[in-house]
Amino acid sequence: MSIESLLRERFSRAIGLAFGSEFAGDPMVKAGDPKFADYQCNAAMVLSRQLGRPPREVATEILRHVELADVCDPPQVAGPGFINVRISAGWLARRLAELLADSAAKARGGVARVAQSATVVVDYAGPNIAKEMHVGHLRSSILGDAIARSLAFVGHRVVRQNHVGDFGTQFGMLIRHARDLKLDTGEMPQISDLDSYYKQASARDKSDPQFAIEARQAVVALQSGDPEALRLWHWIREESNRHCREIFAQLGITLSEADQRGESFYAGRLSALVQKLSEALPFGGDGPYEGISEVFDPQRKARLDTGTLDSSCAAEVQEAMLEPEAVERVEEASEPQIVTKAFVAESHGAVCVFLPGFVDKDKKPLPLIIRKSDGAYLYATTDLAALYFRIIEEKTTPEQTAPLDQNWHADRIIYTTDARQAQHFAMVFDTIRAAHWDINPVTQLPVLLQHAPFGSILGEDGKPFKTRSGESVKLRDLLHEAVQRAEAVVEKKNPDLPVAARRLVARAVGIGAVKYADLRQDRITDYQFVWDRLLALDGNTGPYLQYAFARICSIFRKAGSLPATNAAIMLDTPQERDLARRILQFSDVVQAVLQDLKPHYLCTYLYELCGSFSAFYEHCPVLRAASAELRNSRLALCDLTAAVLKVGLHELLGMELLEEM
RNA sequence: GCGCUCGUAGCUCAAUUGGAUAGAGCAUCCGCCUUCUAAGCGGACGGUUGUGGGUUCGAUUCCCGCCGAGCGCACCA
Repeated sequence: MSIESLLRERFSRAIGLAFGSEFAGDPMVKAGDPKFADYQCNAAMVLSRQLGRPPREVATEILRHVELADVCDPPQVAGPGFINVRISAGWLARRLAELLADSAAKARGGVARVAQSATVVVDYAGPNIAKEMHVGHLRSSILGDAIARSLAFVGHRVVRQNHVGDFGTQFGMLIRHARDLKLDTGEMPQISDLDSYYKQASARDKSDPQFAIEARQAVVALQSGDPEALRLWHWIREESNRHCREIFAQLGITLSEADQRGESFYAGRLSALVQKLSEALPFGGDGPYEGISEVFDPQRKARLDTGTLDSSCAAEVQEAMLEPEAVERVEEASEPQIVTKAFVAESHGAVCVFLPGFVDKDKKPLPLIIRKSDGAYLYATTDLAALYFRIIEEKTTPEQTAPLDQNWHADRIIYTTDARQAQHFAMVFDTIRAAHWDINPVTQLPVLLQHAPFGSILGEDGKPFKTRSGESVKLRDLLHEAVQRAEAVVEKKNPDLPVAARRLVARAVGIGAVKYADLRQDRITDYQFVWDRLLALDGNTGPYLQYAFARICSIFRKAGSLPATNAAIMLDTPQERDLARRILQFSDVVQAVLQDLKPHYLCTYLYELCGSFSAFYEHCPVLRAASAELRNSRLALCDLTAAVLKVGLHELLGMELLEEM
C-alpha cells in the first residue's frame, strides 16, 4: 500500500472514532511542503465548520485517536489546524527492505496492479495517409503512447488504436489528381513522392472548382467500392503504412500492425450506422428549425412542420424593410430555435444530429453532420462508427478482435488529439450518450469517454512551428536533427566513447530529449520547441534523467554485484532519507497520472527523484562507505532508484535508458 | 458575436485540484573535482500569480466584471 493511502486510511479511521463515521469520508491527506512535513492531513479545518468547534481543537482530537506510532514520530498540529506527519526513517527503511526482497515488486518500482482490470481503448497518432508525418503528429503519438503504456502497466487491457485517415475527403483529391498523372502503380512509391502529389492535389482543389467537384465525386466512388479507386488506394496506403512504422519505431511508439484500424475499416459500417442512429434518436425534434427538412424519413414526415419558418421569415423580412426599425425587426424575425433534446434530421440535404448546447455564429442550432448532401460520409460518422465498434459490436473474426483475441466492450475510451477538436469530440460523445450507446453491454455501466486535448508546438518565435519556407516540419527531419545535435553534444562531453557507442548514445539522447520535452509539460498548454533547451544537460530534461541512470549503472559496474536482497537499509543522512521517501512515492504518482491523463506529473516526479539521487550521490559515498553494511544499504538505494527510473522513464514514458553516456 | 483554453520571477515552466512563507531550470553572481561519470552538487539574487471585485479560517486554484493571447463555431480532419 502506498504511503498516501495508508495515511488516508489511518486518519479516516481516527476521524470516525472521534466524531462518527459520517465525517470520515475524505481525510484530505496530501504530500506536504518538506519544510513542514512529509505529509499533512487538512481535515480539521473542514470538520471544524461542520462540528462548530475550533479547528486546532478538532485536530488535537483527531490526534488522540490516530494510530501512527509505527509510521512516524508523533504528528504535530500547526498553523490553523494542519496535522503534520514526518514519516520515520525506520518505517521508510522497512518498506524499502521489503521492496528489495521482493524482486517482482522491485521490478515494478513498487507499483501494484489494479484489482479490477478494465478494457481501455486509447486512440492516438492518427496520421493521414499519403502525407509524411510532421510535428503535428508528435504530441498525439508521444502522449497517447505514454498513457497507453501506463494503463497497460497497472494491468488494464489496453487496445491501442491508430485511427489512420485513409478514407476521407482528402483521398478524393488524390484519386482525381492521380488520373492526370498516369502513375505507374506497379512500382512502390516513395512517401516523399506521395507527399508532393498530395500537395499538388490540395492546391488544385483550392484553385479549380471543377477539380474540387470531381474530387468529391471520387470520394463517393471510393467509398462505394470503385475498383480503380481502390487499387490506387492500396498502392498509396501500403507505402504510407511503411512510413508510419518507420517513424514509430524510431520514436519507440508501441503501435503495431494489429493496432492499425483506419477510417477505411469502418467504411462498410457507415450507412448502417446512420440508419441505426436515426432509429435510436428522435427524428426531427420538436422544431421547426431553420433549414431542416424531413425527406430523410418519410414515415415521420408528419411530425414536422417544415418550411413555415423559412417562408414566414421571408415575409417578415419584407414587411420589416418598409419600417424604420428594419434592422431590429430582421433580427427578431430570425430568432433561433433552441434544441432541447438530441435529434436526427436532414438539413440542406445533409443528415445531421442536432444536440442541446451547440450553436453556430448566428446562434442557430449547430449540426453534427454524419452524411453529406452528396452522400459521402465524414469523420464524425467514422468516429461514431468506431465508438459503436469499440463499445457494442460483437466481434467474431480475428480481424475484428485484434489486437485482443476476445470481444472488447470497452469500459473507457481515450482520445489524444489536439485541443482544436474539443468541440467535435464533445458533440460525438453527446451523440453516443443520447443514443444510449455509451452503456457497456456486459457490465451495464456507462463507458468513460475522454478527450485528452493538448496544445500546439510553437517555434522559438512563439508562432506555430514551421520550416523557414513555411511548411510543417517533417518528423523524419526533426528526429534526424535531434540525433545529430545529440551526437555533437556527446562527442564534446565524452570524447573517449568509441564511435559505435556514441551513435547509440546520440540516438537515445536525441530522441529521448524530444519525447521528454513534450511529456514534461502540462499537455493543455502550447509549448515552445527550442533545440538548446531540449538538449540542455541540466534542468528538467531527458538527458539529465538519463545521466542519473547512467551514473547508477556505473556504480554497479564498479561494485561488481547487486546488493544482497536482504540488505538492511540505513537512512542516517538527510539525503538518504529524502531519497527513500521519494522512491516510495512512485506509485501515488502513477495513480495521479492515470487519473488526470497527465504524464507530466510523472516527469516532475522523476526529475525530483533524480535530484534527490544526485544529492545523495554527492554526499554519501557508496563504494567507499564506512562499513560493509552501509555500503550494502547504499547500493540498495541505488538499485531501487534505478528500478523506479526503469519503470518510470522507460516502461511508462517510453524513453531509452543508457548504461553509459 | 458566442464558446473553449490560457495569462505565475527577465526567459521556459511547476504548484498533488481550496492549504502554511507560490517552487524548479535557464540567465546573472558566489562556492565545490588527489574520492563511485563536474552531462554533477551547494548557495545568492529574482514575485502585488494580467486586472478589479466577490465567496471564507485560507484563493494561483472557485464565482462575476474588465484587459490581453490562442483556438473553434454546416458538409475538411
